[in-house]
Order: sequence, then structure tokens, then C-alpha cells
Amino acid sequence: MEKILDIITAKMQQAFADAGYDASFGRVTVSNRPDLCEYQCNGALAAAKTYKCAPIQIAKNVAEKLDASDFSMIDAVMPGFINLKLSDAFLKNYLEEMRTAPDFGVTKIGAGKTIVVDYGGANVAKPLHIGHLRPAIIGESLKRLHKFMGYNTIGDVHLGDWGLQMGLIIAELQERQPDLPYFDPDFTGDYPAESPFTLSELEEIYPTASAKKKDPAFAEKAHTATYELQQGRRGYRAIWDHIMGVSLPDLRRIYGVLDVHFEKWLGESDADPYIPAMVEDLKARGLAVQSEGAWVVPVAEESDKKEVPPMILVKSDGSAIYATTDLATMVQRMQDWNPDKMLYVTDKRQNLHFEQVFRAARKAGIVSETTELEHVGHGTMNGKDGKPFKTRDGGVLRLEQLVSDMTDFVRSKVVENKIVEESEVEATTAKIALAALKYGDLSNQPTKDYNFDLERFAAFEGNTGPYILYTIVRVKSILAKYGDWENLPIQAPANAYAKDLMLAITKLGPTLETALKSSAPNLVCAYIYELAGCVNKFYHETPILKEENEEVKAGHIALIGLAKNVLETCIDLLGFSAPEKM
RNA sequence: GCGCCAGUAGCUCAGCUGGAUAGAGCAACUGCCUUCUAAGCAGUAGGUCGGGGGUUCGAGUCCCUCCUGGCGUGCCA
Repeated sequence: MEKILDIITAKMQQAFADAGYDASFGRVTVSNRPDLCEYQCNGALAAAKTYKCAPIQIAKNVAEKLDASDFSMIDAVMPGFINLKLSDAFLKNYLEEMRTAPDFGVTKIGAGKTIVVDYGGANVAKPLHIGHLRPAIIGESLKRLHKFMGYNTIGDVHLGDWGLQMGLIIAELQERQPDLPYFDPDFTGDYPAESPFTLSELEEIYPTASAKKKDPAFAEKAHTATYELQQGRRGYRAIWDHIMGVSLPDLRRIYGVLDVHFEKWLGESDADPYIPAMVEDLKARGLAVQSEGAWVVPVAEESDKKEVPPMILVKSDGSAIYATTDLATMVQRMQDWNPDKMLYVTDKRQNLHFEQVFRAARKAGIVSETTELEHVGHGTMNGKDGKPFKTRDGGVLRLEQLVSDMTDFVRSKVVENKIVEESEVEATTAKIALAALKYGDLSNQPTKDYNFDLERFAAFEGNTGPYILYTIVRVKSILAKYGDWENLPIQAPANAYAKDLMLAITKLGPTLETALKSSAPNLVCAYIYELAGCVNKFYHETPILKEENEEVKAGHIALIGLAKNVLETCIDLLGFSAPEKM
């Protein structure tokens, strides 16, 4: 469906042209003075200079030429604004079209395109911690948004399963259990099917090993083990298999709790087969050069304001680094999926890394000229006090713990409210807790740091996930009492609250487009907060089920039904859903 | 040192290619439930938009400069 702004702008441009001015001045925007109008055009102010004429005169001339058919008000006011209000008939028809069109008539700007969203970044052998929350939530939302807008979407968890961390674990395991067959270079038999460590042991081994990096002898061992693993040493591969076998089910489970789902569970290790040929190619073409013992790809450009260090392709010890696997992963993605876009959702501190990798990829022609590469660098989630989030003993808080804290908090409120049956308490709690967590995160700009405040996010009032859910649930309750409502047509606005609500609904398409183009789920949050406010105002001021005129009542129901559908669609794009009661 | 990001109400944040009176939520205070879920709605109060210059008819928004904070700056991811 054509956007309202585009429809009006076209008319306004025609009016400017008809009045003898350049059509480009006819841009219309949503009003910033809702008390005066719904849409406005500021073009006369800008045109005043060009035509050396008082802006108000231009505005009046244009207003006279404007096709008035879809407006209830066209007003040229000082100093030169053209204020507009839509006619009831136009709004009614527009909303009825939204109601009956698939996906509310939103333009599928991604139709025919494929996007890879790389957003997990979980490390095997390490439990998910709060640092993994934002990429999971933001990435999942961006993926769903792209899908809704027509893209073929491939979400890839891109596990951290091939770097130094693997070597650290192997080295630590060897110190603890040197007699295991994995460490015997002469062992030729079958390795045990049973893992030599449990999940909780593994989760303890890694941080212990990581802390020992300062010991040069241990670090040396870890680097060697990393290199040998990457070279395919049999015993080490077997350990690696165990690490994956123990770790993956747990990762899947926790992502599942967050309602985060990946199409592909690939990792850095899956890029490994592509590395040798890629490295050889880069060397052969002179794109990779030796520097300080390593092979690097210089990516500095003339226009750089800062010094951009080269991308390290092969470390001086011969092993791959994350730049290597990221680049090789691009080779794999282009070969297997040929995407139009690759979107990376990771911590913003990796900005420089991705800048380097993107440049190297373009330089080497690993991606095509038209392949879009974007890094959404998210900010950090800090504690309530604005300082890095730590547990009481100074450790890193597990993601699972965070979810369960939120769940406990919400559950107590749900129980207190006594609206749902005891048997539904857990399911309802889970939905509200997830909404609180995700909305609390997504309502912030992705790039900014924010402070996590459990009580604020889970508050049942204000700009929160639960508030949005509550709005939806209230409407659902009315619709259920009314009965069949799905096919009721939209009517002209019954009152001012209805009109505000209708105007808000029409902004769905433009909002989703902007949110997608700027990779900003927070815009969707802001939108549904506004929409929910309109719903609640209408709800409060308009008796719906008590309306005696059946025709009028049907109009009310059709409107809140559409609003509810839009809200539910939007929260699905954010990655959560509403219960039936709360 | 250099680079990037941020600084808006007591707190947490919006503010869409510069536009009419800078907006929400929380906290504070005040109204509205025998009537569709009060987890709601309405209202009051609270701001020299970090400081200083500049461009413009018009600047929270663009340019310069300074201050403060965070982060990054070749073999971790």
C-alpha cells in the first residue's frame, strides 16, 4: 500500500507546481503540533528565499491549488506552514484497506532479497551470560523485522568454537588429566564416546584456564593446542567434539527460553575448510603481506581520519584469528546463500574489527559490490548504578539467572493479581517476564549503553513490556465477549479518540520501514507505546460493549480489533507475545 | 596522542533530511472504579538541551572550540 505521506506529498508537490513553484518544496511531514493539524508542509518557508516572497503568501497560493478531496482542513498559517487534516472518509477507506490486505498492506521492501543475520556469538564451553542478551534480543528482532518486510532471512548463531579459547580448554584439560588418550599422539584406537567432563565442569575449566593466560608457559601450550586443533590433530578434534556435544544442547535450551531461534547453528569452525584456499589466494594476489611475523591484509585508506591497522589474516604462530574465520565465513555464505546483505549484531567495541573485515572482503572481492555489509554495534547492558553488571561476588551474571530473577519478580505480581488460574500462572509469568526483559532492552537505541533495572522493566505501569501486553489483553477480553469480529469493516472515526487511534495505526508501514533501514527496533517500541496509549484513551473514553447502536458498536469493535492485530504483529517482531489474561 | 560514541526535567530516556509552545515514563502532588481488566485514564509541578562562539528568517538538531564520561587503537572475541 502506498504510504499516506507519499499520497499527500504527491498532491502537495502538484500544488506547488501548479502555483508556479518547484515541486520539491512540497514535502509533507507528520505534524509536530497535533493540536493544530495532523500533517504539515514547511515547504513555503524554504521556498521563500528562492522566490524572494513572503512565505505566508506562498503557503496561501499553494493551499488554494491543493486538491482538497481527501482533507477536512487545509490551512495556511503564519509564518508559512500549511496545516492539514485528513477527511474521515479517507481515513476509513485507508484503514479498511489495511485491515483486509495481507500484513496490513505493508510494502515488502525486501522481497526477493536474502539477508544473513549473524547475532548469537555464543562461545561453546562458556555459559551464556548477560553479555549475550543484547545480541540475541536485538538480532532476533532485526531478523523477524527483515522477514516481515519480505526478506529471505538466515539467522546464524556463529558460535565461538575455533579460537584460542579451545586451546585454553585443551591445555587445561591436559594438565588435569594428562593420561587421557586424547593427548597420546600415538593413540590410534577409538576415543571414548563419553565426555571426560560434564557441563558444569566445562563451565569451570574455561575461566580457570583463561585466568592462567598470564603464565607464559601455559599460554604457549594453549596457543600450540589451538594451532594443532586447527591443523586437525585427531585427539584434539575428539575433545572438541566432546565440548560441542556437552555445550550445544544447553545453548539451544537457553536461547529457546528467550524465544530466540537460529536457522543455522554454524560456528567459526565451519569456516575452517575455506581458510587455506582463501589465505593462499590472498597471498598469491599480493593482498596479504607479511608483517611482524604475521600475514596481514592492509586495509588503510587515504581518506581515513585515524590510523586503521591491517587486518591480521594469519597469526605469527600460524593459527587463525577471528578476522580469519569471519572472512572465511563470508566466503561460505556467498557460496552457499549468495545473500544481498549480511548483518552482524555484536558489541560495538568490535567496530574496528568489522571495519577491517568488511574492507578486506571488498578489497579481495569475497563479497560482490552490491552486497551490503552492516555491523550493528550494540551498547553494554550495565547494572542499575550504571556500572558493569556483576554478581555480588564480582562474577559475571549468567543469562539464565537473569531470566529467572525476572521471572520470580513477575510471578509474585501475577499471583498477587489473581486474574489467572493457578494452572496458568507459569505460562503467563513467562510471557510477561520475557516481554519485560525484551521490551526493556529493545526500547533503548541499540548503540547506546543502558542500565538494567529489573523493577523498572517489570513495572506494570509506564513505558514497559507489561503495559503493552496489558493493553492487548484488555482488548482481547472485549473482543472475546463480543464474539465474531474478524470481518467487521472499519467505519469512519466515531470520536476524536478513534481518529487519533486510526492515525496511529496508519503509521505502521512507515515505522517498520524506518526501523528496518536504520536497524532500530526501538522505533517499533516507540510506535507501539504510542499506539497502546491511543488504544487506552479510546477504551477509557468510549463505552464499547455498552454502545446501544449495534452498527456503531461494530465500528468500535472493528477498530480495536485492527489495533490489537497491529500490536500483536509488532510484539512478535520484537520477539515476544501476549497472554490471554493478565 | 589519535579516533569513535555519549552529555536534554531529581532519575531513565525520546526528539524522524533545522521549523510553530523541547516530549514520554518513573519519582512527587491531585482527581476518576455499583459501568467493557484502575497493570488504566486525566491533571499539577519540574528544563539557560554540558560551556562558549558561528551559519540561518529560524538551531536540541549543522560548523568550530573547550569541558566531562565511556570505549577503541596489530597477533582475545
